[in-house]
Amino acid sequence: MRDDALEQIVYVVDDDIEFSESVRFLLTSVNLPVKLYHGAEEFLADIGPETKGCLLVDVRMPEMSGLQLQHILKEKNPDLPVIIMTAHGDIDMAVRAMKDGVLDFVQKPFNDQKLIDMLNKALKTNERASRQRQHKAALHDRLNLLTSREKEVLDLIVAGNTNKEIGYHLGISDKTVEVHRARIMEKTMVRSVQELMKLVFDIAPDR
Amino acid sequence: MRDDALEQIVYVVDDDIEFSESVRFLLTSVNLPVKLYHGAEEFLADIGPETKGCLLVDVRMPEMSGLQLQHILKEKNPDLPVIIMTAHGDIDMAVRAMKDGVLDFVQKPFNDQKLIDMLNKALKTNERASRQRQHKAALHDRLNLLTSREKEVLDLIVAGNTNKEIGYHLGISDKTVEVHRARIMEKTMVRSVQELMKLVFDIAPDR
DNA sequence: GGTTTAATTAGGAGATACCCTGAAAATTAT
DNA sequence: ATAATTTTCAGGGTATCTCCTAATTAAACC
Repeated sequence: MRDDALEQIVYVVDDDIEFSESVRFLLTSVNLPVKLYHGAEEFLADIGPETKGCLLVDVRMPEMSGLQLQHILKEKNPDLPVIIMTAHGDIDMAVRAMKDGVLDFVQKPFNDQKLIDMLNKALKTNERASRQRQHKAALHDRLNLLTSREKEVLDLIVAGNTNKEIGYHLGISDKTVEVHRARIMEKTMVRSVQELMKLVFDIAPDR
Repeated sequence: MRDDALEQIVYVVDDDIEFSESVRFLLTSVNLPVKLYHGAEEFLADIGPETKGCLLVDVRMPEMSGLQLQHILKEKNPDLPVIIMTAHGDIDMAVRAMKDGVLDFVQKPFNDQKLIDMLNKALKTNERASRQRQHKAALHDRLNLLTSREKEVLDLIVAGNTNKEIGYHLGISDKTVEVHRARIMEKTMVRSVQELMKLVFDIAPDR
């Protein structure tokens, strides 16, 4: 396993080496793990969906802008909070970034304490998002143990049907439905319909 | 009933009368109902929690800023989307506003079509929020028909307990629990435990 | 004081869910 | 082709839920 899946790291992507190094110095002094990158590609190649931490990136870079990077990152690892920095940004850009789900958008230069506060907040956000995602993945895994038929039955159970109604609906005996029901409860490791409902709703809070 | 609870209105709060009038002219020409206010207090006094529409407000005003107004409005009517305008705003202000839940933050001047697009989007957002809120309120009303004891029983049902377990937990007979259960189903107008779970989870998606 | 509401308990009947054993046909995987 | 999985059906027993009637007690309301 990669170490970045266990420990939170502050990823700094900026072509301004002087700035990057000053951030590295600052974060190291407060015991925050940090990694520097000169370009977006370099960073993207180094992380995966399990990577934990947050991203501090400048909007203005040679090949890819911070906003573009954020878009790609959303696909690759939606849990990593993004803080965008700018030296000469405009309001429209800031607003667009915030709408795109950026955690923060700040102007260079900023004082050390503000940066540390922001990053700690970002890491907390990542912590939550990561937990939430793992939790959902675990639930998904449990539901994916079900066969397609069992999933059909599950939907009808969640909808509030009795075994008899489900059997009629699927054109099978209610005795068969009973078997499916038992397998569903067994595979998902729930002891009651209530727990089953919670499991389903934790994944799909809609309907 | 007030008419603003039925029809969506674009509320414009700006001390720049010339600008306001031009907005009124524009919106009227595309059949969007519009009301103008010179100050925040005037606007706040005129709306209630059932008011539908959206708010277009300048950040810079004599008595109360657009951001302050947005804060107060969140208490009074959280469903009204807010679009903040500024002539000379800075990035920090824009970011703060977005974090506070402002729908949009735009710089004056802007072209007519952009304004109309923004407002239509805001009205759609309000439409959704309003529906969602009414839906939740209706569910709340149904649950509030329950007595405190019935709510206790409800919680234990949702937790997955059987009548017998609930009775033991509350120190009462399972026969009594049976009665409570029946009343709960009757008052909330659900036909199955599944529907009951949906009702509860629609209100409190947590736990 | 009388009435209503809330909370409690009980018995019994029918429906449903839950659990077990047993088994066969259909599909899929190796 | 053989093995494993999936889907199907059934009987029987127990527990639980649902619905009915009936009744008592306590508190709140008029």
